[in-house]
Amino acid sequence: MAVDKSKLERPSRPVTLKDVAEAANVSTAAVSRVLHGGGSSVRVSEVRAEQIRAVAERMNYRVNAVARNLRMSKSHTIGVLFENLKGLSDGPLYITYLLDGVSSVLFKNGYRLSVLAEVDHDNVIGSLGDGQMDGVIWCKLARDEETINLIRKTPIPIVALNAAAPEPGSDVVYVNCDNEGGMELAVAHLWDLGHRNIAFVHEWEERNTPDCIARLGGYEAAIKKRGGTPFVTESQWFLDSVPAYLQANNCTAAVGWTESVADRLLQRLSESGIEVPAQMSVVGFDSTLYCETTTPRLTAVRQPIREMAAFATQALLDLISGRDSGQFSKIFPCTFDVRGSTAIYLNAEESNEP
Amino acid sequence: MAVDKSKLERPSRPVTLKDVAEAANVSTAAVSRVLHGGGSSVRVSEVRAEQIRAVAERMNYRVNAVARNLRMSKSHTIGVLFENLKGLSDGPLYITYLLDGVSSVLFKNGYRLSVLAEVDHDNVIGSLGDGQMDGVIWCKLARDEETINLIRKTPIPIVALNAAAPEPGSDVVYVNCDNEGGMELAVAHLWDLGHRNIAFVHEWEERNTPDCIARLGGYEAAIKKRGGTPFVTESQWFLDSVPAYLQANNCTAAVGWTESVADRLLQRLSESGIEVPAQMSVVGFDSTLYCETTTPRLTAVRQPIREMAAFATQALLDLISGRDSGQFSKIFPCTFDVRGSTAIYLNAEESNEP
DNA sequence: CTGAAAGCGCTAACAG
DNA sequence: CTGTTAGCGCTTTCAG
Repeated sequence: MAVDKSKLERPSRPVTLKDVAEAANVSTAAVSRVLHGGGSSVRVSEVRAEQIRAVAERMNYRVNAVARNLRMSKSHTIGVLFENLKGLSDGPLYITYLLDGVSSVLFKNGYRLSVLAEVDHDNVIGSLGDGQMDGVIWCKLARDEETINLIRKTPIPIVALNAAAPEPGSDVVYVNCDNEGGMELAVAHLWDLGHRNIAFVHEWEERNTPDCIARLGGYEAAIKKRGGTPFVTESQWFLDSVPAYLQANNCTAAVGWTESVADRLLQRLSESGIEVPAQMSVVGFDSTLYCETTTPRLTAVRQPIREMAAFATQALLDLISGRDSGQFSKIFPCTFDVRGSTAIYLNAEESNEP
Repeated sequence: MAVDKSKLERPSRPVTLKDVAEAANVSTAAVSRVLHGGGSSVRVSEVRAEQIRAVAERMNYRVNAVARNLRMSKSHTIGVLFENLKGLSDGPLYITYLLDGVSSVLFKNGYRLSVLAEVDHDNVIGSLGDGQMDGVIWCKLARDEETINLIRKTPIPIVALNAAAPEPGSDVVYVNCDNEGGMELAVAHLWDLGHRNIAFVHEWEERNTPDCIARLGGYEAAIKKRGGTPFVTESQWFLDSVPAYLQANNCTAAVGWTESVADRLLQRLSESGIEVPAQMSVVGFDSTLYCETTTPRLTAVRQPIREMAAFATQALLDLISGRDSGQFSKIFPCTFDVRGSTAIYLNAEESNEP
């Protein structure tokens, strides 16, 4: 007699708790209690428990997590949300470092990680309340009116990473690096090398990014504190126009708001025949492995992305489990990595004033 | 009269389909049909439909995806499984490229991505059948007895990426690069530069990795085809012993089974005072951005990870939706990127025989 | 065109 | 100690 092989290998209907209960001649409550513990008031004797375990094992029973999640209103999953990603590997390594930090605390706590990338605002609205996540780490969260309202309606806790400081009174936890302090390090480094006309370079499209705004502010403060003049590029087509802009303003150094902007600046400068660091010093921000790949290697402000992500994740888990002590926000200090893209300003005059 | 503010901002109980139905004085069936479409036989007039939509909008209704998933036995989520990750950013950029490829096809199909990293075999067993994923991309899947049995019992389709070729007759879809062809490229490159004693370097712990086995095989075939002698390091502590091993065997070139192994070899050679590429040529495998960060920059075989991942994802979605035409497996050809770690063997004698 | 009702698989009161 | 039962929120068959 031929055995139905397909049935043996991939049972069409997964075996349920009820199947096990019937096979073991007990109630589903007993099986649930024995196999999954839980706070049920049901007690089961050790003999029966062992029988149940044996039957479940023999039947190859696996709990259906979706049913359990529905019943318990808990998914043991957190989301990591990027609204604008545009290709994980095309840009710098921010994402990689971040996921590493998140994973490091998530998995050892039995949680799962759902990656939400390239989602637009409407998608976000649907996603956050759909019960599939217990909390979200929202990267680069902007603070526009629309987002604020969205957050207010969100039923799950949110931790903002690399975002604008939350509204006073908001209960969003907020983890970031000290962008202002980082820019102070960058300007201090260049100033000490003799540079006086130092530009800030950013992309027009990203001018409203929280981090970009904060870094620009930090840059301006650092320059003004030293009695210098801020130079800020605003052209939408900075890629081509910036070298000319820098020369027109006698700038001898530039700070990019990210390492990838700084790298592209390096390339434009090279095309324009401007040598780095001999004629122009360039500084970036983030200081991942990516800075080792540029020519020359990029001097950059380092933000401890991995540690920030790990901290944010732990804070989120604390929030989820109700340990809401009210203040989890944290600002991480930046450090500074000197590589090959900055040098002393040799032709430095003692004064740049006219 | 004071308004209960907390209730307005974060309704303790999310509004359900039933709430909407009651508010609109219709059945839940009608609401479900209007709001989510679906194959229900229920028809609703356009007037009523508009009313329902208005009420749902006013009440800020969001579907509970968990309940829907349970009902429909479908999660619109796929998993990406790494059994051994050990820190995303410590190693090469394989993961980043892979996630990029997966995301690129996943999100535009309305699917979600669940990342399962650092999970052990027991965890995997529980995860795959728990209803939270419709399919899995299993990276570096090994072909041991235990895994084969696990796969046989798995209720969801699996696509193996960078894995050993599946058992003949198995219905696991399999996507990989042409490891053998890649090693042929590496050996050909070195042979053409005059190298005759070329070693294969790998880590003892990873000797059973499918890709490692395949690459070793490809290396041996390429060497023997040219009448050369294979040299294979097997020491568990290759990091320190390999430079001596290479010298003892008069090797003038080495191929690492991954770019990170090749990089570490570069460092050991440097410590041993052996210059690359003047005295020793080194080739790696993968050829991501990482190869630009080594000193010198690493010549490497390139596997098109992003494309492979995108293909694997599309194949998985096809399998899930039942378009199981039987053969989705594919082998991607490798290419070769020459960088600074390989050079002509200047002292080449015409024969290395004693 | 519309509503009532039966579950998806699981957990936890509650009653014995 | 053990079983019965009422849902979690949703979809869909079935009867009107």
